[in-house]
Order: sequence, then C-alpha cells, then structure tokens
Amino acid sequence: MMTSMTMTIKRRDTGVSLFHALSDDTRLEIMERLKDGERCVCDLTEALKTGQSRLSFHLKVLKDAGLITDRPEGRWIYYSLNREALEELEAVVQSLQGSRPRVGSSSRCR
Amino acid sequence: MMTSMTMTIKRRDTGVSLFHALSDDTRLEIMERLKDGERCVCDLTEALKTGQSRLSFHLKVLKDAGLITDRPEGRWIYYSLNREALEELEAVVQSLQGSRPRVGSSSRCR
DNA sequence: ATGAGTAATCAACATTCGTTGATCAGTAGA
DNA sequence: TCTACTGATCAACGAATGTTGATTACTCAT
Repeated sequence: MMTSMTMTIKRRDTGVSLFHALSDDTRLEIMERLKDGERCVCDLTEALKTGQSRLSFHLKVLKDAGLITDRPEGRWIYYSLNREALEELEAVVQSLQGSRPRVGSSSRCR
Repeated sequence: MMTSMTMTIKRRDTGVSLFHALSDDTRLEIMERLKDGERCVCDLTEALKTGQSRLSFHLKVLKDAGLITDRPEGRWIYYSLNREALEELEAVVQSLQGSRPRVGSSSRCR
C-alpha cells in the first residue's frame, strides 16, 4: 500500500512504462478488443486489419509493460488483459490527482 | 457523459495524447511538482536541475495535451495542473477497466 | 515426413522524439 | 533608452520508436 502522496521513483518508472505502452492508437485499440475477453493474434490481425509482424510488435510492447498476458494453446496464442496492471495504472493516475494545493503554496518569483 | 463501454475514436485520440504526454520521466516529475500548486518555470528549472529549453520543451508537450495551463504574470509564467484533464485521464483509464469479460466471450480459433 | 498455418524475431528503413546551444520576444528596472 | 532577466522557439543532431517484408520456430493434419 502506498501511503505517501508523493510518487516514489519506482512508481514514476512504472507510470512511465505504462503510459508509454498506452500512448499509441493501435495499442489502445488492442486493449479495447481484449476488454471482452481473450483473443488470439489471428483474431486481432483480422479485427485491426493490419500486418502480423506489426501487431506482434505492439503486443510485445503491451506485454513488456505488463498490461497483457499470453497463453499458448495449440498453434495459437491467446492474449488477455492483466487487470492488476490496470489497477496499478489507476493508482498512478490517482496519485497525480491526489493532493490539493495547499493555500499559499504557490511560489513567488522576485 | 460517456455511456458506452466502448471507447470512441475521439476518446482513443484523447487517451493517446494524454498517455503520450505522461510517458516521460521528466514530465511526470513536473506533474508531481505542480500537485502542490502553481510554479513558475524558474522554480521548476531549479527543482529539476535541468536546462531551460529542455524544460520548456516538456512543458509544451504537457500543455499541448491539456494537462497543464499557464498564466503569465510580469516576466514570469506560472504553470498549474489542469484538474479537468486529469479527470478525463481517469475516465479513459476506467473505460479500459470498465467491462468484465462475458462468459464464453473468448474466441475459439479452429 | 511433408506441407500448411500461426506467431515471434530480425534487418533495414523511415519517422518521431528528446537534447543542446543559440537566438528571439517580452518585461522590469535603472 | 539601455540592460538584465525570463521563457519560447529554432536548427541540428542523436536516440528511440514504428513499419515492412523475410525468415525462423513451432504445431497440427495428412
């Protein structure tokens, strides 16, 4: 549990990698598609109408960030959302919203 | 108010630009600093111990994404968080978490 | 074993992003 | 007006990211 309102260095790193993974239209659309349940790469290729290696690249980015997981079955590989990573993401966002400015906390330049 | 669980194209675009703006350590640290209240560029330059043009570049990215606003006063410019953009961000994150997979919604490849 | 299907990886290339130092525009004070 | 100061913008460069087509590894069916 995170008690401090100040984001730790570790949490900032986590935030940077989560935000980076989501900072692409194709990857956000992949996340969208996975909300309904797991999907194999062939489904996604068809749904997104894109090349296989391109999709594979983006899946890797999401997987490396921990946002999705994969499960091989036969000759297919199924991808799913990782709900824990999304909770972590929400925590990062909330820590950005967290504190309210203290009265008189504005700096004064002279 | 967004009713559909499906992210619209517009919301995806918003998401991409918000996530991109936050996908950098320096920018996340700027957001951190602004949580306490508005700060002028000179304060931030000193706090982050970085060059002026570099900081200005990152402030512009955050501002273009709508995450911060600026207010000129005399020869200084004060930056603040834009709470609305943070709420928008939270909404995007929640829409990623939104639905639970329906039973039997997994695709089956044959 | 062979052939077809699925998906990861690689190399090459193009595009985008971040950094640096210089210049420019605006403001305040002498 | 002249000077000092703050901060945006620009050009040049290098680094990181995304795209494409080809290759590779693996599984399944025949």
